[in-house]
Amino acid sequence: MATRTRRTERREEPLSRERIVEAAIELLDTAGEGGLTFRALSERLATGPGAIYWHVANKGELLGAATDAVVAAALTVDPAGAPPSPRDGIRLVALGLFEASEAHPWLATQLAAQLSRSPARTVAPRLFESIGRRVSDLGVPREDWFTAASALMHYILGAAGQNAANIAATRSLGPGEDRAGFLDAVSRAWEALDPDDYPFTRAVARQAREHDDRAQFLDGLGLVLDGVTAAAARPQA
Amino acid sequence: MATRTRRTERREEPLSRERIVEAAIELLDTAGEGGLTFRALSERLATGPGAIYWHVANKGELLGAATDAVVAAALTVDPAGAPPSPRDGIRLVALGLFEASEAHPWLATQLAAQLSRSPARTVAPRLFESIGRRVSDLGVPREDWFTAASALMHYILGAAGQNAANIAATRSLGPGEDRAGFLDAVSRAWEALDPDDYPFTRAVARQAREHDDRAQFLDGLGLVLDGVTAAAARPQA
DNA sequence: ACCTGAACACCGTTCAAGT
DNA sequence: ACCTGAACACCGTTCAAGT
Repeated sequence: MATRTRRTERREEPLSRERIVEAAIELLDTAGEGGLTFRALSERLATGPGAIYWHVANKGELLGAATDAVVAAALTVDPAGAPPSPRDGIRLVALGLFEASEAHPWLATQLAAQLSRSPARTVAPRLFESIGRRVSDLGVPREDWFTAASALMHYILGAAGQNAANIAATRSLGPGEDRAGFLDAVSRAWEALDPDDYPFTRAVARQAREHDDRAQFLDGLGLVLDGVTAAAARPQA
Repeated sequence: MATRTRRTERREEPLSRERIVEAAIELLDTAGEGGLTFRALSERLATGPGAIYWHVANKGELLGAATDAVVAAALTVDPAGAPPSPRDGIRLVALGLFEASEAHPWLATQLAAQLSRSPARTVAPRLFESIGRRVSDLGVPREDWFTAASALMHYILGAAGQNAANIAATRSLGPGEDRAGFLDAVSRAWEALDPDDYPFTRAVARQAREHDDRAQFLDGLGLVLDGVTAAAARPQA
């Protein structure tokens, strides 16, 4: 986000956990999950591999810190303007996460792992809190809070994860390939499926080609929100 | 599923892609994603690492084959009895996948990656077809098919992925730890959160402790299905 | 056709030694 | 307190050589 010009070296300021995490995120974004290496990282930071271990316990902790940093940034887009309705608030948080995991295709997988760590003081549970608070504002009965918030989280993480996998697959086709080309290829493959075995997938191939990722994510979120609020309106289970 | 007694060796019958995939699944299940190693695998099959490469191109292909085999098994539980309603059918398929990813915690992550491969002749798209066909049976208008089926897939994969992460986290606490102990720890951690910052998560801590994974998965699926069918009943967007 | 096993390049992590 | 860089054990993958 900040303006930077360096490429590989950046001497002067000493190593710090912050700089390491920042470099790790860049590496993850440009080279993928397999590209984050203590050697590549130390080269980028102009030091040796061992130096990093003074600031960070191991690779797992580094991935956790990178995930936290990115999610924290994604959750801080909001504040200005009038507070949105609960529904719009959820939409905003969800879209923020979706876009973050578009820019950082490794995010969704890491987040899923992160959410289940018991020491809940990382950023991941803040996401759950952020969704959940608006679920309660939506008028969902208290005994359904956990289920409703969980369902929304699952949808969001599932969609973000799928989108990230698509992006990774697009990239793996070669540097020249773009999203439209990838969708076109998928759509064509679907149209070539056996009509007896895959009638639905074939029927939907055209929609797959023409759909807009973000819009479709929000449409799907709308369906889940409809289900959640329908349950809120109903008297009792 | 079949009865077996061997531990590490099983000479006699020659190496085959099938036996390799079977051993890979066992390794994945017992030792986790990091436990699948060409060396561990070849030891288990009483051969050298190189032998495996005659039957399988590389590790990615091996993971893909393992995923396919497990999903195929999960999708074949159904046939007997009267054909269920579309809604029950989706529930059945979803629960099959949820349970499969409970037995194979590595499944959800792999499946997400698998679904975006363009050569769509693997088992993964069959899952999409299986869900989608019942979505159309549900009376969802044609132009919403893709969105509705995608939303269901995202929820299912997100929930399965989260569940798998929880299982992995439980195991990592030590071999003696069980699900109840893990939930208890998470719940306790949530209750210890700051009341100002985490009112919702705290309020929901007790439900988190007492919930049943499978039941909550189906409840959440019910919410999404409600949203999907509500859209079906509505006239036009 | 199928398997062996040494070898290559690379990985995460450690640690004595430096400043 | 912080960093260096060689070293260890391990990984995926290749390939000449065997049967």
